[in-house]
Amino acid sequence: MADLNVTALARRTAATNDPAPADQPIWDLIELLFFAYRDFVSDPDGALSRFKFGRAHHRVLHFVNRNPGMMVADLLDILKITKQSLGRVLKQLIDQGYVVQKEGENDRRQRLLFATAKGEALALKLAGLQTERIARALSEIGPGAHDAARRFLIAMIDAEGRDEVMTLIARADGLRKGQS
Amino acid sequence: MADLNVTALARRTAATNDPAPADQPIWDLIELLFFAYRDFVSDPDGALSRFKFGRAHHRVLHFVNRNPGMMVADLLDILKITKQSLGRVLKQLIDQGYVVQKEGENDRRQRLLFATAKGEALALKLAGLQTERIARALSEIGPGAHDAARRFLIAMIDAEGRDEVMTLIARADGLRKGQS
DNA sequence: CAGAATATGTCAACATGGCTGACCTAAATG
DNA sequence: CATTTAGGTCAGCCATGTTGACATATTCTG
Repeated sequence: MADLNVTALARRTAATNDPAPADQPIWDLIELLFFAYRDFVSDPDGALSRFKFGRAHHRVLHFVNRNPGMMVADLLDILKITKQSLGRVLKQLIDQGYVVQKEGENDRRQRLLFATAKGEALALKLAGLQTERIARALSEIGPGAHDAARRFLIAMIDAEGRDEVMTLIARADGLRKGQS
Repeated sequence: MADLNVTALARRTAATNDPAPADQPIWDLIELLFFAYRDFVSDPDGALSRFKFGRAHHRVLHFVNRNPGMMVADLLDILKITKQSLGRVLKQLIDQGYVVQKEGENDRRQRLLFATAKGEALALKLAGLQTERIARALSEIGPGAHDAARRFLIAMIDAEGRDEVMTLIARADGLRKGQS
């Protein structure tokens, strides 16, 4: 039944692809992005509330865990928020032992960020919830789905900054632990 | 250069697909969803700020415009927020002439929602911004991209409610104006 | 018809997480 | 030594989410 709807929708949209540059709004993807993201972030939200943490904490912990030793300035650039906003949640994560700061070796002004064991555990738990949803989705679709999704999402990122994002992901993916 | 990164990333991820059920977090899609959505909503945000409106207003106006005559309860179900939260932004949209309410004909308790001409114009303008980004992304990837993206996003939605979403989109897509 | 359920609105209070602006320290750098 | 950089902090504001308690009009049901 859901399949019938999907197929019908696909036909209709493919049809409107024919004419001119089709400056019709791409309603389906606009709305699906909303719904998909709404549900995607809802998984961690539930778990976070038991820790008195919110989405902001999740984002900070996620990127710190993925990029051990990152600078505060890097985090600000990724999250695109102000240092005051970051300061609030970062302080709570530090106070409660999820994140620690270490003085930079070369530049002693830097406060390099690291997730503690406790922080890493929470980060992995949350990533696990989101991975469950993604894995289920990909398996529903079949082979090539991961690749297709990745290409689409990458293309949706601002052209500027896209390389930066790719570098970030690739670098974090390469690290996987190794700093004192 | 970006392509090299993408390819390298693809290889690595494909490799980790081999072993067991691969309970490794799917880091790339988790992060790409964050970055893609961050940029996706940033386009309308800029335009909205000139109207003293925020994302909440955008969401309400979007769905009202797409589903003329929808009930307040429908909107609450879609947005998954409380009626108090909705009431605040809806009131502003009505006061400023972007949305009107009409008593239901069959059930006079209902306050059916419609976008005014002014409201429709704004909704279309915002959808246009998002469509630009999506269209650019799809054209970068090539044929089949729209379909692949749609399948992925649909699969990411909660299993329950997924049919509801599909029905909503298909129905709105079929309407395209026609009520008094 | 009386009572229950439904659709909607509203008041009050509070939490989260953005923002601006001002100002401070310590360290690096020219 | 002067400036820049990395980071922190205080104070206040705004947008948007939440609970809980009620109020009103209308419809449905036994």
